[in-house]
Amino acid sequence: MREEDSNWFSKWAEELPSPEELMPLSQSLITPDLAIAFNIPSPQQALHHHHHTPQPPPQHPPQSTAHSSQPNSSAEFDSPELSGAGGGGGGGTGSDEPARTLKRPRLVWTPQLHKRFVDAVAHLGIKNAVPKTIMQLMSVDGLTRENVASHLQKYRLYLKRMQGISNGGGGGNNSPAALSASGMDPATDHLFASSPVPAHFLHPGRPNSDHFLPFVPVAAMQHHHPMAVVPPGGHHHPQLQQQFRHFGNSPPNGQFDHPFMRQSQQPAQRTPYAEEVEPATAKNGRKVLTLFPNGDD
DNA sequence: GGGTGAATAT
DNA sequence: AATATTCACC
Repeated sequence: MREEDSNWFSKWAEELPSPEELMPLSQSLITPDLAIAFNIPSPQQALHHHHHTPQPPPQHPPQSTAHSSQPNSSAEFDSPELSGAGGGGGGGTGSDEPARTLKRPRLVWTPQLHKRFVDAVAHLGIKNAVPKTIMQLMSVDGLTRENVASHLQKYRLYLKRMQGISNGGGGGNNSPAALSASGMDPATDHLFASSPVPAHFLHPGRPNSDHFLPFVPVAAMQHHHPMAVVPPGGHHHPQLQQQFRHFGNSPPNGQFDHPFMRQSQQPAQRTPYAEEVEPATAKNGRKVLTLFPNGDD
């Protein structure tokens, strides 16, 4: 149990919609193969222009249940291509193979997920941080290489923007909070700002010593579907994220055999940064996270 | 041929 | 704006 966890968790709890408001997610995020395997009816039955797809209450999707313990690399999903397909034409498709044409729901990069991402990148080093590797290191169930690649692209952009700024102003200060505080774009990407950027990210060319960090005891994620579904009809809907609500499950599968995971497994003393947040209030009254790098020991 | 990265699309 | 998908290239 990391204290940081409880921290953001508290904050998250506030934002989270009440269970009743939650999007009745269901097979939408069930992978095609899984859908077939479990004989789950097609999600896209009546695609009428009228709100509300009668879905059963939010029950955890198969992914998070208890069986498939394998990391992403598995055939949990593939849906390589999907042309037009189901989409609107969902007329006759009803029982055979809608699965093949199912679209994975958009991945929602939650702060937690992003954190893992950053950690992975940090431990890999910028040079080795490529989508596939990152994905493996994160070992988040359901995460695809494409997901990571897309996110990585944006993250690099973010880093660049930061380099440019930290270069001429602050004087070494590169914490998101500080940047926004120093007058930088308030547009400090909300998500990215939620995770501290390791120093060496901004100073390419110098070896980083993060490699030996044990990384986080994966158990925290993995079996929570990392994504939230966006309603097929996409109409009026409150935010839908019903991911990590319940913790406390550790898949017995020892998928710690990454080439990067040093056998020098130090005690799970992972906490490179302190996520100690101070409920600060920016000038405009907006709440800003003042998380700052714990630097390091 | 798989992966990556940048562009482009939704 | 955030993610996804495409695509040229290695």
